[in-house]
Amino acid sequence: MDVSSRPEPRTAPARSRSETHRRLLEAGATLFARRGLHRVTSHDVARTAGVAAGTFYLHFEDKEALFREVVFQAVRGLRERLDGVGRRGLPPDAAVRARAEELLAFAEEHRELVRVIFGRDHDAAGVGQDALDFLAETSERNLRQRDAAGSRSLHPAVTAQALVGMWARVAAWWAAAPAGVPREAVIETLVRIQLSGTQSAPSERPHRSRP
Amino acid sequence: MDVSSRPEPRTAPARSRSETHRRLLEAGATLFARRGLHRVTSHDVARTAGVAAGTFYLHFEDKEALFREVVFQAVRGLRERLDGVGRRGLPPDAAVRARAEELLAFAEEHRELVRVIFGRDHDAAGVGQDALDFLAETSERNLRQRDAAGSRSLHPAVTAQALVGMWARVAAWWAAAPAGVPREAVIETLVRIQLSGTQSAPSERPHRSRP
Amino acid sequence: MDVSSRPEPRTAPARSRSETHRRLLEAGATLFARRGLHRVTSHDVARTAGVAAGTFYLHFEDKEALFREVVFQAVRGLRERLDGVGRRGLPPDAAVRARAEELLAFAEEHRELVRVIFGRDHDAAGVGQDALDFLAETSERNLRQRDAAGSRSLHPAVTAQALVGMWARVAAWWAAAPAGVPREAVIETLVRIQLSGTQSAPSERPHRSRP
Amino acid sequence: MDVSSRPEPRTAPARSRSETHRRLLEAGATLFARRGLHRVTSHDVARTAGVAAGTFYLHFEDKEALFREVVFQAVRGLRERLDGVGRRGLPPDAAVRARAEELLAFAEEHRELVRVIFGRDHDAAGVGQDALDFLAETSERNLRQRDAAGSRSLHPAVTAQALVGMWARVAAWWAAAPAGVPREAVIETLVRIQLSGTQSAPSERPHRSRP
DNA sequence: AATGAATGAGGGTTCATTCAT
DNA sequence: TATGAATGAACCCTCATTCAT
Repeated sequence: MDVSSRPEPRTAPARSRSETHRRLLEAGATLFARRGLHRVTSHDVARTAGVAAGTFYLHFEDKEALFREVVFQAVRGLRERLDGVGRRGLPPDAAVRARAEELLAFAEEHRELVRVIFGRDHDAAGVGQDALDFLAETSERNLRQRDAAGSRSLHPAVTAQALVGMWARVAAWWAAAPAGVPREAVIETLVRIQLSGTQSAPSERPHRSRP
Repeated sequence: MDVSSRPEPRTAPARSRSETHRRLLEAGATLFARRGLHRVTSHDVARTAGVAAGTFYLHFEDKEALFREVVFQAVRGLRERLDGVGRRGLPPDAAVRARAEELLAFAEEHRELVRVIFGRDHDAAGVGQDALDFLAETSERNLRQRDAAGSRSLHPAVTAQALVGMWARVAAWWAAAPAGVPREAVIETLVRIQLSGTQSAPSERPHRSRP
Repeated sequence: MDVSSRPEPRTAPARSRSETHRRLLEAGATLFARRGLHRVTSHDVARTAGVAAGTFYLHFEDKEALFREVVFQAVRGLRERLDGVGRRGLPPDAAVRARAEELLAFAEEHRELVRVIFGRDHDAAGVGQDALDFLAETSERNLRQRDAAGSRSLHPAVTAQALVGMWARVAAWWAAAPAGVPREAVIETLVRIQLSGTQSAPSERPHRSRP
Repeated sequence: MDVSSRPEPRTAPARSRSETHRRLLEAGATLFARRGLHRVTSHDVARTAGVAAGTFYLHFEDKEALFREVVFQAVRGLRERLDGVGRRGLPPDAAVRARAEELLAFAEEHRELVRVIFGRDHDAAGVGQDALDFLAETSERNLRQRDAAGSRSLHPAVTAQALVGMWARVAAWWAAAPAGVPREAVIETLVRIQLSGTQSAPSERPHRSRP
């Protein structure tokens, strides 16, 4: 987000290539988060980055490539956090909760971008969907591993899609209106859905006793 | 002044207003499903509907208004189907399954449009998200009713968002590549997630004892 | 996505910015003088200037801005000529005549444009009026200076408006049909009106006997 | 061309032709005064008049024809008032003043329209200029009559143009900002200019005796 | 590497006018 | 006479992208 506090320029007279690249990426992140893909022009990005219009194309194939880069940079961050949870060796229930916590933390830190990628401002030419595919991949792999043993009825691919759809939607919705529901309630609900489904009433489970 | 260069209009009304409206709506549904919002022009729609370019604007405020109309027409259809399930007075588990079936049937019948609205070709200026909000409303209302009695931990709004996110993603994903996973597996998985969560836990779980 | 249908731009800069600007200005002056504001399109101007359509908007906000620029360039020229008269230190009568001469010379040199700005082809969205305001300003200032001493009854602002109205109308009328009345007669009449009013009657001046 | 002298509704069940005509004229007057010629559409006029779009063209050749009609109706009114002054047989000075009074009264009564016809909102496709020609005609005729006897130096046509230019500009300017200058001051100034020219300082006229 | 003027296809939208009913 | 749906040419303006410097 900030440009001023940069270590960088080591030798060059003008700006270094990577410095310019970074500035464009940063400008893109800021602007896309604010206005979405197609309400930002390549000139806007260049101007914000403090470079000439043509310079943009020395660093990115086209506008969508930058958008893609911005989105995936963020999403890779999310995936790493989620993967990190896996590496902690928590018991399943705790892991589910930890992942929900990471998701919400991510949504909080990238409120604007989350809205653009997963949510309503989305005019993102499928990039958001690609991002979900990306997340779903890991999820699916994890599910497969876990199910190596048993579970006939939960199809890993479907489950993965269902989970990322759920996460993305909830993250976007919550990021857009954080005031409405306390963070803890969101986490609790996500956890419960993943652990016991939506047929609430956890204790007695009345829904299972059916004639 | 300059009368000579005037175009000499050659045709006339002939069709009823509502007929024209319907044709535009139909043309829009076809084209948007095929190419998404911004790879369709208002001229395309008019041409496909067999009317003049200007006629479009006699019936719709602008291109997005038509898109919105097309999307909501479809989504209203889905909601009605889902609501219909509620009216059948089924036991909870059966209702969950019936809804999943309706969802998949809908995705099958509107394969292209589902992809555009909920999925990857989506550049829909937030219309898809509005559609999800629309679906989430009903869902949330239903959850509140059901929970009138108990359930402390499942927040209805969050749950509703989670569900529609899950449904939309799964529907879009499945509509885009129906070959991969058999319809029954998708339904089974959705049902299982909603009834028991994703923690499969193969052996002891009573919910697997079903005909 | 869709790269194939992209237009493959074929040319390049080559001309200096200011050169292009000048060409557009010149093209605008020619075309507006010939056809007035709204019978000239931005494409016409670009084509005449030998640049691409979009280039127009790199140099002018919109069509009206160019028109405005063209008009004011001319009107500034007129004002300078009129101001020049003031600087010659002529006696008042001679100054009045000199100004009338400048006005007619201007009308002769910019015959077409004068008709567009002040006259009948005018569809100029108020630009002609703004031009008159601009001229009236100086006129009013001059009148105020002169009247520092005396003159109760001639309101400077009103007088200035009256004068520019008179000039503009006479210039436009004469520019449109120069054959009708010899230049000298126009000048003589303008001078006489300003010096003695319209109550001609040369010899005895009966109109001055007023209560 | 003329509407006023029509014999009016004789039979019809629905609205009579002349009634419809009148409503259109009235709607036009209101709308044009408010927004000028090309910010009013033929649909606007029809809607305001409470008739269908097509009906407009049963009564007027095109939009400009209605505009023309509206303008000339007003200007004929002004000319009649000015002519009325001539018929009162006043002494010349008094007549000049009376005409100025009529002009200002007219400007006051038709404030909006005066601004559109003669003034800054003008985008009137030359109609305002035609209106001035119309006024100038009478003026010129009057001047010729008066000058039958003498006056070498005041060319009637030029004088007429000068006068209408002056009047129109002053009327438009004053109508646009009536607060600025009291009505009496405007009249007084117009009278003085016409009677003695702009070289103020009436009594001693020091400026004429110059070395 | 960077610059920035230029390109030009493309698209959305308006509105005067017609004419079958 | 009136209606009002339809017409379709016209026009402005944007913006992703190029390339000579």
